[in-house]
Amino acid sequence: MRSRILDSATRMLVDSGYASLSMRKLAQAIGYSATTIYHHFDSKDDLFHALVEEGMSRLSDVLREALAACTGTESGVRLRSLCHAYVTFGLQNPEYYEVMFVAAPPSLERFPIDKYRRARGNLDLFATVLADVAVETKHRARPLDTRRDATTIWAMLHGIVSLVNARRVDRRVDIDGLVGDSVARVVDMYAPSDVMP
Amino acid sequence: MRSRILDSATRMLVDSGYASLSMRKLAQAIGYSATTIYHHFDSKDDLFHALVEEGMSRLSDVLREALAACTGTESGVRLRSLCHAYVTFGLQNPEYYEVMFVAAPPSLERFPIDKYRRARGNLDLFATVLADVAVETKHRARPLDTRRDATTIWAMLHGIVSLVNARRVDRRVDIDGLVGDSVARVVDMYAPSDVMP
DNA sequence: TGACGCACTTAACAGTGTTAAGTATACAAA
DNA sequence: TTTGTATACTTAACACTGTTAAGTGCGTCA
Repeated sequence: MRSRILDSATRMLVDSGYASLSMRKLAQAIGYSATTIYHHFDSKDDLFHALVEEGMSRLSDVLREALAACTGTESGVRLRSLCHAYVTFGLQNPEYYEVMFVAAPPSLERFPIDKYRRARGNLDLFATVLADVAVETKHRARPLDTRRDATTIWAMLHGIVSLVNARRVDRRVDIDGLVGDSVARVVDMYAPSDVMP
Repeated sequence: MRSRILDSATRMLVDSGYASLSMRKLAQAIGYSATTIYHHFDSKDDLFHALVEEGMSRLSDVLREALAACTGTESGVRLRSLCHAYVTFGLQNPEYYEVMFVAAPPSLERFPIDKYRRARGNLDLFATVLADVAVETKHRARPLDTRRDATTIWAMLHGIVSLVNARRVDRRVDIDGLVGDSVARVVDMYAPSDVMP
């Protein structure tokens, strides 16, 4: 039952965004009364967290796949692959992305950390690759504090994704060009390749 | 009257965020009925836009001040000053920042461009300094397309501000260090100084 | 048979954005 | 001075929202 609710919630989320996901509509979609949901989830926030977790899991799959596709290559290539996969996921799943990284339900002062092991795991993927970069490159701006540097990269990628998704980018700027250039520059920042566009 | 509504709305926004800014509470705060507001603003979205414009104006002041404080210095310093001012504004005015750059009222498909001249003006400040950087530096990664590059920088700064404000950053990462390092790296990306921490 | 617990329901509360319809006041034209 | 009209504001309501208190069956176990 819990999973039936979650399935339906996911579908409604992807279809029309979190803003228009109401408990009553969700209940109607699964053919039960609204109150029933409250026997399986404490609140809408609780459901929100479940959706975040689901999204983190999907992102994790995507990132691991991207890494698997280039095992054995030099660290700079792997970093680029990771960044590219992250941005692609964010742009292709705007509703999930919103729930995972931009929506901030008013009731949550701070995110429950123990629930976010998967989120930290995703960040660790970046940190791990960055550690390799730190070893393999001698550039003056190579990573030093991998956790912080991973967060910095994440922030930059997040900036691009969220601005594009929120349609805040000036019309005259080509989106694909912007995204490609941004990712290239972020990667180049820590793992400079000899040729840069 | 319109300005009295806006003043009160601003106060409520800063006090408790946009999420808990309701037309009824706003009306009560100024001592009128809720319907009155609808005679001065078409909808809550309309009021939202007015708040965005106010925020953009404040940001514009901050950015111009930051630039004025370092006229005559080399372009890299000016770029750093601009970035620092932007991030500081975002972190010190989280409610305004949310309305300006992260909140996305469901009704707005795309932002009304003509209303956002001030927003574009702020981006132009970055583009102008970047044009100077392009002239003054010979680094391989110097700015090329200043509008796109300005957007890239903006996206990266926005990523940091929005993640920090949304409290998404891992507790173990020092926020001040993260912010400082991120800004330094963004600046260094386009206008490398010889010494980098 | 009786008691208990589980899954689910209806009805309601307090709040939201928004609008239709009505009132009272001010000011211009007759 | 009286009338007409526009303006500023009101009340009452609609259709929603998340959430909860109380109640209804149902199956299982003593």
